[in-house]
Amino acid sequence: MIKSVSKEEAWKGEANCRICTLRDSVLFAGLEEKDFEHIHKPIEQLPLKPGDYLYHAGDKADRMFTIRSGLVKLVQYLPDGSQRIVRLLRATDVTGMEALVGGEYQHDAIIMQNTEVCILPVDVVQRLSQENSALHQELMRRWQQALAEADLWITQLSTGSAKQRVARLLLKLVCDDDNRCELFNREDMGAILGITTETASRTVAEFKRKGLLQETTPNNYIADREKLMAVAEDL
Amino acid sequence: MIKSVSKEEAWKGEANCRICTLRDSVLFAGLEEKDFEHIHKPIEQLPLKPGDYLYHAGDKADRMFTIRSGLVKLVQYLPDGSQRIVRLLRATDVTGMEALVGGEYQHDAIIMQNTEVCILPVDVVQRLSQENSALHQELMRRWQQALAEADLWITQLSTGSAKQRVARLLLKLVCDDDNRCELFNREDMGAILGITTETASRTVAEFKRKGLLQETTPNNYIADREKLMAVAEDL
DNA sequence: CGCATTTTTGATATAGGTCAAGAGGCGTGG
DNA sequence: CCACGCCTCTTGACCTATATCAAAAATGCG
Repeated sequence: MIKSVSKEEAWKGEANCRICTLRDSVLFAGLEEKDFEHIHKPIEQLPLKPGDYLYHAGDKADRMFTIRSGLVKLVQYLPDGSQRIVRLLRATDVTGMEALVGGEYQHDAIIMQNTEVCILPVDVVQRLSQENSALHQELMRRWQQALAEADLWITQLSTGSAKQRVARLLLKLVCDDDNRCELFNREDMGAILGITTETASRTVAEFKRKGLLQETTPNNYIADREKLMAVAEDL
Repeated sequence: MIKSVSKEEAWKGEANCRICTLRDSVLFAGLEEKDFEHIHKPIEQLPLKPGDYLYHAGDKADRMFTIRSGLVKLVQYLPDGSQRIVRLLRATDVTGMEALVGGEYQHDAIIMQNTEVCILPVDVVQRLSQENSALHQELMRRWQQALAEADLWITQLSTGSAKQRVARLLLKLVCDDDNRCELFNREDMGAILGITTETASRTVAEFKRKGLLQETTPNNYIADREKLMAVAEDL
C-alpha cells in the first residue's frame, strides 16, 4: 500500500500565513496579528500528485489540511472491497477535522489532480480556536458545510437514475462558469455515483451523442447546462 | 402544510437541566454548577407525536433540540417531489446545529414515533460554549459524529443491492441488542435506502420467508443477525 | 514501438421500477 | 357493534435500466 505523507517528506516548504495568497478564504482568515505569535511551529506546505495519499483511514488524526489547489477524494470501503467516494475537496477546503475531537481519520484521502496542501498541526488549531472566536466560528461553519455537502451527496448523487446522477454530477461538481468541464476517470465517476464504470462510460457517451456534452480535447467537454438540467430533474 | 412547533405550543414544561435524567449523555453533560447561572431562560421540554414537524427546511434556525426519547427523521426533497431521509435521530441526539452558524434549517425534521425533546435557545448554547470548553469540545464531537453518520448513510445505505441495503438498515438502525426490531413503514424504508416502497415490502417479505426475520406481532420481528450479516456483505 | 491501463462497445441476464389490483388494519360515524 | 371508507402493505405481471461478462479500441508510458 502506498504510504501517506510523512513528517519528513512534508518538509518541502514553510508557509507564511500572514502573506498567504488564499488568506481571505482560508480557515485562518479571521486571525489577528497577535494570534500569529501562537503559531510556533511553522505551517508546512506540500505538493502532491495523483495517486498520493494525504492520509489513510484509521491513522491517528493529528493534523488538519487546507487544500491550496488541486482535487482530493475521500474514500470509504465496503466489506466486499468496493469503494465509495463520499466527498471531494478543492481549493480552500479543510479536511481532517476529525483531529479536533481526537481519534482516527475516517477516510482514505487520495489525490486526484496535482494538489498543494498546508498542514495544520491540530494543537495549534485547537489553541487558536479557544482564543480567537472568529476562528472558532469558522470551524463550526466548515463543519456545517461538510455536513450539508454530505447531505447533497445523498440526495443528488445517490438518488435517481444513472443519467440523472451523471447530469447532476456534471452540474454540481465538474463544470466551471464557462461550462467547460474536465471529467475525471470513469471509475471515480462510478464510485461517486454508486454505479458501475461501464454505466458511467455509456452515459457520458450518450450525452456526447445527444449534444449535452461536446468534446474539445480528450476528456474535456463543453456542457449544455440547459439540457443537463432537464436530464437532472426529469427523466 | 402542518406547522412546526411554535413558541406557545412549546410551553409544555420547563426542564431542570441540573437533575436531568439524561444528564450524563446529553449535550450539557460537561456543565458545572456555575454554568447554570447563564441559563436565564428555562429550557423547554415538549412532547411530539408521529407526523409532527420539529422544524421545516428553510426556517430561520434559532433553536437546537435534544431528543430525549423517540424517533425523528431528517428529510430533504428533490425537485421532482420525491423525498430522501438523510438521517435518523434518537434519544440523546442533538439536531438543529445549523443554528450555531446562523442560517436556515437544512431539513424537515419529522417525528416518526412519540418523541420528547428539549429546546435549547441557540444564544444560550453559544454563550456557554465560549465559557465552558467541555461543552465546546462536546459540540465538535457531535458535529463529527453527524458527519460520520452521513458518510455511513452513503456507503452502507445507498450502495449495493436492495437486499444488502435492507439488511444493513436492520442491523445498523433498527434492531436492539436482543435482535428485536420494530420496523418503520415501507415508505420510510424506501426513502432511507433510495428504493421504492414496493421493493422494500418485497424484500422484507422475502427475509420473512427465508427466516432472516421472524414476525412476532405485526411489524415486530426477531432478526437472525448472522444471516442478515451474510446478506449485507455478500449477495 | 509494444505493453499496460483505461475506455468503449456489445451481448445477455436480472434486479428493481412501474402500474394495477387485492388484502388487511384502523378509525369514524351511524 | 357493525359497516364503510381510507390507508398501508402485499402481490402480481410486465418492462426497462443497469449490472455483468467479455472483447475490442483507445490512450498513455517506458
